[in-house]
Amino acid sequence: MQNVVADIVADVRQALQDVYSVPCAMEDVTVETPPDITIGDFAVPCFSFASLYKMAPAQIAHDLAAHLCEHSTVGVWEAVGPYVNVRLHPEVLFASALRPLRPASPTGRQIMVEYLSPNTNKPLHVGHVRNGVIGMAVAALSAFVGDDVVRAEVINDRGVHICKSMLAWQRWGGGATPATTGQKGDHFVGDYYVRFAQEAVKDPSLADAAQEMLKKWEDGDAEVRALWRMMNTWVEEGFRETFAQYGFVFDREYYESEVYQRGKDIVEEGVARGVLVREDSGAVVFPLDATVFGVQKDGSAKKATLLRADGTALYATQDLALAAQKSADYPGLDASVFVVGEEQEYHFQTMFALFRAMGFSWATQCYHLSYAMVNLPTGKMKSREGTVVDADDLLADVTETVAADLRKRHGDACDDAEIARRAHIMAHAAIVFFLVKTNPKTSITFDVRTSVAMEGVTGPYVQYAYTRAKSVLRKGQARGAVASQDSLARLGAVDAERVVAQQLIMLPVTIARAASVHDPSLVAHAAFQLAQTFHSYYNSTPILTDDPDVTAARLALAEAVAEALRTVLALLTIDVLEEM
RNA sequence: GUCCUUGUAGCUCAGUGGAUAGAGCGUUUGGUUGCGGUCCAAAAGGUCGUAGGUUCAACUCCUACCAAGGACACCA
Repeated sequence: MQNVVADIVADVRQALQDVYSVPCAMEDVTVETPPDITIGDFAVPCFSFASLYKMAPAQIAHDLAAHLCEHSTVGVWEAVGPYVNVRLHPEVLFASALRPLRPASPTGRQIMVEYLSPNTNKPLHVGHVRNGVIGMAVAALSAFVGDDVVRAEVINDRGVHICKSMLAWQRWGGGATPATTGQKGDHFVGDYYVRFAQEAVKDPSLADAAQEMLKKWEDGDAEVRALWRMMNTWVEEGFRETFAQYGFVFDREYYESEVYQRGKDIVEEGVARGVLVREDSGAVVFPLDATVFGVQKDGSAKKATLLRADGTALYATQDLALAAQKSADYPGLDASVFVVGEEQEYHFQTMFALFRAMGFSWATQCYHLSYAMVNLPTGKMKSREGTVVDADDLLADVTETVAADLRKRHGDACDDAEIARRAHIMAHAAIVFFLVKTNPKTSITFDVRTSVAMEGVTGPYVQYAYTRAKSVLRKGQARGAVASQDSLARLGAVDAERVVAQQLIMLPVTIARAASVHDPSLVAHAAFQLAQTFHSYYNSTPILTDDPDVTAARLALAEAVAEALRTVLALLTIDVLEEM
């Protein structure tokens, strides 16, 4: 049996056809949940039918309810004002709720999700983590609805900012390495980046020295290149550790240093094809469509520069080269999502226009998933000034807090390794859930003391619902009670039970919507809501009862909730725990 | 100056034009380990930034304004 929402839509369309002899489009029938379960399990608003049938919504609802009560087999229908509400037969409601939540069959569409893309001059901070969790979740959502997803990372491993840490290390490093200091590589290098900023305030000539080093790097100076390779390796090793800790995975990694040279060739190709224009100064620009981008203050056309007058490459040059490389690597690519901060919205608009002009197959399906900043109560995070919440420190701190609590709670029942494992999974859940539960467009003020909570709308709260369900299932098994779908008709007398089912049924609808609008926060909210509903049900209704049929059915419901929570949390890169 | 985003309870945030605007935190009160309390139940708390408009119906759409953040070619 398919999801009952589809059955409701089908029955309503059939009823409209039968009663008014005029068909109605599938998308005109929406199924929603009534404000209160006592009104019904699901509701169909009749407003959209009014214009089609030239009748008042309430009249249509009345006619529909009368007809559906006779002809629909899913439940009992009732018109309330402009709504038709249905109270489903228990076996229909719960059979639908117990259908496992599974990924859709392949769509044949290939989509790239590019996210995180760090600079190799400093460690990752909580802003990067927000980018990472959004990227991972968006990729997982696309995969869940059947797309072939490529998770891509661009490592920004060249540029003057990289040279700054290199220069600082040369001057003040004294030959120290991550190995000799016992420091994580990215932190080690990041300290020199901060050091450079401090010294540059006192000695302005340092900025020139960094530029000079960049020139040497571009000329292929052996010594500079060797230093660059060594320090980048340190940073990357550090990043890899952080990625593993947070669960960030990439199917393809691009290095800026590898693509940036090819950028100039692509630019020449663009000039030859007339897409790009070489100006008198020698700079190459992309003229922007005035109807989309407007004009400059002086009335002249806007443009984006792809190559400086002196022939050197820009950020945009690399983006173009990267786009060409992606097209070469994935000839069947249909769409591309870029998870990048909101400050780059204009840049991506111009790039997307350029990609279309260059004729990349996926260019018409580009989406800049722009997310707002993570700020601190004291203001913006600034790496150069060291005012950041470091990704590694954050996870370590929260993990330690959770571990201390677990030790108190479980004492001797758990060994240290198990405590550490659980603490990591819970701390990770708390951080990730906090960052993903807010709409990406909303800027977050991150206060370590209050943001990473364990109660309320949090990852651990949702995890706990899973753990509770699994615990009851274990306890039931010990008593010889096993989940079974044989007596589903025995469920539904308790309203809380119906709400649980209702939420389970709506879950795939929410996931599909979240995937289509690239918004993982919708999934986080659905997960929380299901957990909350289950907690409430759990407290109000005994699952293990004296009646074996009722117990078996309730266990089946609990199992479905647990599995649904596990699946949905996995979309957010969050793990569950059998015990916590 | 132009464009984009945001503005909902003390705080942090939900809210596909439609039923009584919802959660969490905090506050007050009750449940005190029962199927594990990182839980549940209840109370208090709202001119949905302001003013117009469209609509049978506006937190939702449109216009203007106010406030915050961001962007506006040779930075990334």
